[in-house]
Amino acid sequence: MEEHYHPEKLEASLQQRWQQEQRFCVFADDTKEKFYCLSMFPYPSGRLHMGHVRNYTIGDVISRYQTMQGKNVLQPMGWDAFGLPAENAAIKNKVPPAQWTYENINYMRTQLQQLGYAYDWSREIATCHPDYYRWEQWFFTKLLKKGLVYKKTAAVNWDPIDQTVLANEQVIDGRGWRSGALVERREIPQWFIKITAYADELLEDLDQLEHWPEQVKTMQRNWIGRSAGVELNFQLQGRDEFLSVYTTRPDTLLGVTYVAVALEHPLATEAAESNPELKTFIEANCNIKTAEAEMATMDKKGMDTGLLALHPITGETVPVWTANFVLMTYGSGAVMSVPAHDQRDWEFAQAYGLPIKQVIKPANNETCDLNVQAFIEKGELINSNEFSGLSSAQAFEAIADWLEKAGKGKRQIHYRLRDWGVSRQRYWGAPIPIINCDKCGALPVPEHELPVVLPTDIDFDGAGSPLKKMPEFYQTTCPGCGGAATRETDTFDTFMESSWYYARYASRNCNTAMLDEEAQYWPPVDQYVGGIEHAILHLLYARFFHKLMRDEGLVKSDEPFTRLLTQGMVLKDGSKMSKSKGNTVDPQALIKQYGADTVRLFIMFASPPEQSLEWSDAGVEGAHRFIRRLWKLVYQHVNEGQAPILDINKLTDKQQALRRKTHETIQKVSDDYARRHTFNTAIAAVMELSNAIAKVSERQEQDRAVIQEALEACVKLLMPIIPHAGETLWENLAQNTSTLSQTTLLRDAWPEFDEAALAQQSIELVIQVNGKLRGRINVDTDASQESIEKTALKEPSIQRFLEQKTVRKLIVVPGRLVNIVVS
RNA sequence: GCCCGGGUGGCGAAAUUGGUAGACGCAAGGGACUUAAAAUCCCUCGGUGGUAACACCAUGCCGGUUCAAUUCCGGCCCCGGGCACCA
Repeated sequence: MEEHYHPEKLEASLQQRWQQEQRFCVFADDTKEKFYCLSMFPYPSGRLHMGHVRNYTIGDVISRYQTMQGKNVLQPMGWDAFGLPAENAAIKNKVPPAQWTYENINYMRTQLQQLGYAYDWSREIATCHPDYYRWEQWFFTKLLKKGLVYKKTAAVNWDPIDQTVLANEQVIDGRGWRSGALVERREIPQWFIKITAYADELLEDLDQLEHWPEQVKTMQRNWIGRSAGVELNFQLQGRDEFLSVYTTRPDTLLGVTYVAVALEHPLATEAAESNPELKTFIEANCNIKTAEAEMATMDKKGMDTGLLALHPITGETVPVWTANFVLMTYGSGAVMSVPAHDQRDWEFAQAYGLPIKQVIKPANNETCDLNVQAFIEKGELINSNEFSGLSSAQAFEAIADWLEKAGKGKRQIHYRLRDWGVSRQRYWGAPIPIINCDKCGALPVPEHELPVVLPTDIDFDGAGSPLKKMPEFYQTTCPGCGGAATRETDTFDTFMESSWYYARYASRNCNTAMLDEEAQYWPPVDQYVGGIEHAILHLLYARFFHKLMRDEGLVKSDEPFTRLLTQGMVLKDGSKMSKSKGNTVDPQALIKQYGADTVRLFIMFASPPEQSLEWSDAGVEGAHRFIRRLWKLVYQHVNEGQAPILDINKLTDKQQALRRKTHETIQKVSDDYARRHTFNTAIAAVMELSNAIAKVSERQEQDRAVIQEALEACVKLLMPIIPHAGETLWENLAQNTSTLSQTTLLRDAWPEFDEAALAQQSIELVIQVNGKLRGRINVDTDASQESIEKTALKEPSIQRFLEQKTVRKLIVVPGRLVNIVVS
């Protein structure tokens, strides 16, 4: 074997060998347990960044570990290729989005290959390819026919100078990022998929995802936001019209002192016609960005419309206000306001001098001061006519019953979740397969005409979608009446593509269906790995899409991702690595300098995968140093000649101790890989073992046998993390012994620990006095509690803590410590 | 603003079920080898006091539960992720 570690030569030749052997190209095989390991595919932005390297290294380590468990492991890779950055690059560099995207893909593919990831490249997907998105278009037309798709108007950010719709990201302080123009809020017709029809199932099925992080499930539960409440009507005074509002707190109904409607509400518009001041107010305040954070943090403003509504129970009049925090697109565009028991309503009432009427008092005789803040807890009803004296819970039912009986309201389940708007007024996306006909309306493109191919030979100037200027694209005939019709020029939200790619990987190059029979073998994904930033949107849409495909008979399972690992961000100097901050580290330069294994080792060692990772150039150096040290240990050992046969009956205490360390390490590292996913502590444990090997000064026959076993463990346990160095070292070690069985020596077999090697005669216990560490004792492993107590009390080093004290209590924690409580 | 995380030495972190705080690594300091440097190897390394033995303090802050709290509970501060058109 080579004396020195030369990663550049070694990695290139191994990667070539893996490719020639097609080692990671897998097929459905019912004789083996399958394991589908997936990392979130990258957006081809140009070059890999450290976040990618971290994500894909974690996924690769898990894949290779599972392979060593004897499973049939699929690990595919592809490209989330549609999206906004390609359009921005097109404007900036005058390169068509398709060309820019495919060039990036080609470059990034070679980068991934240099990192030695065990991908089945025969399944590679680029979502911008018609072979991929045609099935998405096909599926959308299926959903349309099922009634799961509908069209309605929704707000967008409109840049009046660039004449284009802006993403939230492109609106900075209310202005277009390029033009600087004040952005307008515009309502335009868009397509929606009814995710709310699956809200309950998406909520309930979270309970079966036992291998998902609790925090992700909590976030999704809160996002779906199921609530039980009452929808009720306020009649407008002097009219046969009603304002419908939803509340989760009908117990506070008698405390309503005003109702509020959205600025765009027809009632507000109507009132503004005869009230110039109101008209000015509405115009001045309706330009709100569409982002929720914006809504929640803006100043709450409103104005009286002059209209009055009748309280459904008391019949008393309450004023109708219009307010900027009420959204026309959520619910009915109207809310009831209870300033005494809702903090936002309280602040609004304080600001505008509206009455605050207390109808709930704290149940446990506590006090509340409505001059300071609203009382939002549940409690006991007061000032509420016949409902006074009831608890909030009783009043909920009583008032709901009353309203239902009177025909003025009904109980209702409500979700915070809104239907999924999939229309984007952009060029670089999958065309929405719809044809608009003046006579027949919006019709799906017939199946035999799919795909609707996105033209890539275009002139992209950023002023709106080029598709709108291409009659050869949009002019078509109506599939209904055969007359002239117009194609939809909007494209799909890119979350559409990323919602089903995991299933498509399983249908290798299938061009006759969305999914083929192999998609019955691999999905669901056994392990999904990706950034925590996708905890809600991507993961919720993908879960939804999976259920849609299930109901279309395309997949069998209820959920797409059995286990989820959400990796933390890569930071440098405490903040996220990004081009704008100028604190990026180029993976390419590091691979060139140290090799892929070093980069992989550092990234897995620096912190556990779910935590953020602080980048350190010196730490990379340290990882490289460790591989060199391990290499040297193997080289020296191999250089001394064949390792002798291990005879466990002939071992000295020292040899036994090293052998115990080896097997303790195998046990610990196996648990770290399989259960805890704490690869940092797994690596630390192997480092400890290698330090122990290096400390062995004797080279007697059995020393060399024990060292052979220890080195084999080190190399095997690190194989998933440093596959190039690992495979090379393993080959040298395997040729260096005839001791072990063929199974142990198989390249892809994970080592097993020997229970007998773990046995110990005596163990060290810590002695505490009043919880403070005061001494240590050695006791036999099988020592009785009494004898441990006796030994502890006799221990000289703790005597002075017991003088003139009485022992009150003795606590013995087996295998750990003795705590002597004295006073 | 709302939802979800996180906060431990000079730094990244460890402590897995409430049981020895700081494993492992980085940086730093000292030493060996070398003509020299690099590389490698050895030693020291949370703070304060002490010649030392040792003692006290210490896991963002304040309080609680417990024989025992980085871990559990309550309140607060700071940092990060998400908020539906970035992906």
